[in-house]
Amino acid sequence: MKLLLDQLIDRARVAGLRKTKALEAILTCLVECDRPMTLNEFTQCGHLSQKCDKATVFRLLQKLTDKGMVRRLGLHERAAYFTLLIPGTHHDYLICRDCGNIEPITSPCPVHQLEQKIREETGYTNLYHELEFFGQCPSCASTDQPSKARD
Amino acid sequence: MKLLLDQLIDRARVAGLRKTKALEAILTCLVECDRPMTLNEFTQCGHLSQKCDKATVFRLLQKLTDKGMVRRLGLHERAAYFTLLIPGTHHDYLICRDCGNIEPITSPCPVHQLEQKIREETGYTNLYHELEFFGQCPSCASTDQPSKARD
DNA sequence: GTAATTGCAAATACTTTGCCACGTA
DNA sequence: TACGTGGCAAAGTATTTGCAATTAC
Repeated sequence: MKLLLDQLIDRARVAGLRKTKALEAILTCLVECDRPMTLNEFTQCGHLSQKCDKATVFRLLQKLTDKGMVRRLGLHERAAYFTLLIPGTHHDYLICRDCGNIEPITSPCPVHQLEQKIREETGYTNLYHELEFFGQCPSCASTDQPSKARD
Repeated sequence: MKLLLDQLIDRARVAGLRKTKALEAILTCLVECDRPMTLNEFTQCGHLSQKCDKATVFRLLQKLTDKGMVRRLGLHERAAYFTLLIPGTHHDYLICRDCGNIEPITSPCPVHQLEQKIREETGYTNLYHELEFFGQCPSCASTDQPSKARD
């Protein structure tokens, strides 16, 4: 993973960012955690806590998002989620609506064909998609009142 | 559409809500606008403005979401979006990241099979998904600096 | 009559910005 | 040295709640 971190720092530098402690810390955090996290979660991550102000983390995430190295996700929480964007990689997510657990889906994403079709039919460019499944995880279902079952 | 509105009021009443002016107004708004809207947009809609407080609209949307009549969407804006949820109907969306335009996708959604697979493999229950495509609409692309092209 | 609903105002949560000190190139 | 970056604090925006008055049933 050391290699990946170095690559990311290079990409950031090429994109015009300076190599600072905060940048290294946040990229390390992104690589090690490898799941969408909120701004708050980032600032509490060991690599960042007590080292970087929340505003700094926010501005870095913003810059990295602008440069296409990070993607900002809306996952139904009030807070926005950010995750590392690695070329050639794509993740969809499965989210428990009770405990908020987020897990990446490993199955191949069936949407790319539709994405291509939309590109052709609508003329939209620079397309990407975001796909999330929401439900109740087995653990939350088991602690649930039997009567609460819905749908 | 009158019929649909009446059905919705019925569903709400069966779900335990009282038939109030605010409820009728918000359901009318949901039916007529027929696209995901933010809380702010709702309160500015003619059916609701100067008739319902924002808190009322918020609480009603919350109740309707609980009852499964409305779905709350995270569409990358800071504000949450709400849209009517009609059984047997499902919409994915195409969103311009520049002007924010939201259009429902008419093509059949290719995700249901994967949804079933996830249900079986993970044990998650009450699954549903949210699929959004983000890109730049032709109109925004044409007013863009040629140099701004990315990706 | 009773309990849900509403409006208003205030509290909370998350995000974003201003400003000056600091560190990188 | 020059300019991007960082920390701190304050402002901005969206959401959520408390409470008394009102309304539906």
